This record gives sequence, C-alpha cells and structure tokens, in this order.
Amino acid sequence: MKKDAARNNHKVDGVALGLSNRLFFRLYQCANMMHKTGTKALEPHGVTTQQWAILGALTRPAFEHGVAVGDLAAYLLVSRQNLAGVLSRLEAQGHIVRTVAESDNRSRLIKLTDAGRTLWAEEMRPRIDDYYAAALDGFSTDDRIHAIHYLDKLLRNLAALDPEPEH
Amino acid sequence: MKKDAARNNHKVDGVALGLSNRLFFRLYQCANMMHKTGTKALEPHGVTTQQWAILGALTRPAFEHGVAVGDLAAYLLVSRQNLAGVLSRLEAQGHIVRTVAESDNRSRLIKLTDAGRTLWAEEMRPRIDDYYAAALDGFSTDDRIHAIHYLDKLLRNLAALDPEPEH
DNA sequence: CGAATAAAGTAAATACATTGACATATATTC
DNA sequence: GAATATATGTCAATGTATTTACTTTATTCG
Repeated sequence: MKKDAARNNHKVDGVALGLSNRLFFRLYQCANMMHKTGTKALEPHGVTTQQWAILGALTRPAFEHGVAVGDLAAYLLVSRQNLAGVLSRLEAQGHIVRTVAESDNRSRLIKLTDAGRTLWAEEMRPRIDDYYAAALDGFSTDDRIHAIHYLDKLLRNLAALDPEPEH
Repeated sequence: MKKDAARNNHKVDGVALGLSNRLFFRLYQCANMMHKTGTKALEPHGVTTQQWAILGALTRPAFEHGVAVGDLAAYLLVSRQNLAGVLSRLEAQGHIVRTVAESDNRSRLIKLTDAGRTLWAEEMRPRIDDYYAAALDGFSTDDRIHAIHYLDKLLRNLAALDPEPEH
C-alpha cells in the first residue's frame, strides 16, 4: 500500500533531505509532539504545556514575590500580547493573580496563588517527572547536557537573527 | 534595574532548573524563535515556516506526483484538520492544487503547481539556505549530526507516548 | 451480498503565537 | 518644566495546532 510507504519513512527521509533541513524539520516535529503529549499528560488538571511553562517560571526564586509581565515575556521569549492571553486563562482558573504594581499604575505584577502553588507542587510535579522520564528514556545525563548545549547554541543564533533588541 | 536582571539570565537559569526541564524549555523557546525568525526570513513571499515545511515535503521524490492528505499529515506529524487549513491557504496562493483521486472519491491528491515549484526553487531556496547558514552558524557537520540524533531519539520517545497508532 | 469497520473531508470550539495599532502612564532629555 | 521617548496594557487580525463530532465513501469480514 502506498500509505505504508509514506507513513513509515521517519528513518528514510534523512538520506536526501540535507542536514540543516532535517534538523529544523525534527525541531518542528518535536515541538508539536511535545505540546501534544505534554498537554495530554497534564490533562486531568486542564493545564497546557505553555501554562505549565509559566507556572514553572513563577516558582523560580527570582519570581517568587511576583514578576512584571514584560519580564516574564522576556524570560519565556514570547510576546506580551500572547502572554496576556495565557495569563488570563490561568487567572480565571485561580492559579495566578494580577496585582497593580505600587510604583507603576500601568504595570501588573504576576504572582502564584496558594492554590496555584499547591497545584504545581502536589499535582503537576509528579506527573511532570513521569513525563520527563518517559520522554527522555534512554537519555543519559551526558546526553541531556549535550542536547541542551545544542539547543542553547541554536537559540543564541536565532536570538541574534531576531531584530528585537534585548533592551 | 530589576528589568535587566530578569531579562538577561539565559545563562543563569540553568543552574537550578533541572536538566530535563531545561531541555524542554529550550525546545519550546527554539521552536517559537524558529517560527518567528523563519517566517520573517520568507516574509517577502508571504510564506510561513509551516507552509515552507509543506512545500518542501512536496518536492520530495516520493511526493513528486501528488500525495494524499492523510499521508502528508502522517509525514509531517500534524492532524489532517490542521493540514487542511494550511493547504487551503497554499491553494489560494496558487502554490498547490487539490485534485480528486481517481480511485477514491473521498480523497484529494495534493500536488505542487508549476508556480509553486518555481517559487520553491528560484525564490525560497536561496533564502532558506541563507537562513540555515545564519541559524546554524558555528555548527560543524558533526554538531548537526549529533543534534539531529538527539532530536530523532526524542521524537521516537514522544511518538511512543502518543496513543495515536502509526497504522 | 450485506453489515461492521475504517478512512476522508469538513465543521466548530479552544488555545497559542505573531504582528500592527492605539491610548495611557512613566522616564529621559533638553 | 516641557517635549520626546519608552514602557505597558489592550484590541484586532491572521495563522497554526489540537480535540471532538459528524457525514460520506471505501474496505473488510462474515
């Protein structure tokens, strides 16, 4: 069947594809599959991978006492307009609060609620650990370090390509 | 300024983040930046990175004479509903055609138009090569091979996590 | 052959993510 | 201090991606 030929060539399509092309194609596929499987892993809590990234960021010591939306957007490398939307959903679910900054009437300070902190620590954390274990099965510590190294390197190049200054 | 502290810790946020978490966070950031910078690189032609992936796939020898939407979706690892939307835009731009398969009244066969093939070869290809060169600056051939290896490995794990059978 | 199964297209709801544009508030500079 | 510049939130448009659900057409199996 033609179907099988087209659907089972993950192993074959590297031969003529070119290294650079293949690298970016795999990055594209991996990111999609990460969102798909990651969101499914946290489905019982109605949290997506992007929301998970935000909640995780908010547990960082530096952001423990609240963080401005602009700073959070800069940390995640997403636009503030996009972040605002996800934050609205997290706020509606009661996981975070937006408070007006004292020294700046424009700015809102994002903070984890107690419920959000509990959700993260008690519910999400164990599932996330299981997810990492499954997704990185067969990856040694060195493998992870090397993979991160390449992604870091790529990210620096992409950031340099982005006209957006880092202010 | 607090701003600078929050916005310049790409190098610092690895220390306490955990290897697995950091790997997925970088994957998330890289994918977003790839779409952002890649789409900008091809902006003169109004083509996004996803459309670029599809046009590239259609130039594969195996798909040269047309490919079914289901097979193309399986190759790209996206849902056929998503693919249908992108194909509509590509069709509206005249880059591809959808013809009804002779042996199956349900199925549509996707083919590159002459205009689409020319756009790919004459216009997009050079810009894509420039983009790859910039995004992978400092990557040796071995670096690329190793990076692909890790992404392949990760993708296999993610695919195994996905309930979707490969039929 | 006829019934169950599978595959294809489509529609709709939801969520991410980008850009451009705008109003308002804060900072900088002269 | 006033003019300029920058930061912030928001609105709107567009594109990508998922899931669920439904209809129609093929295929398979009994």
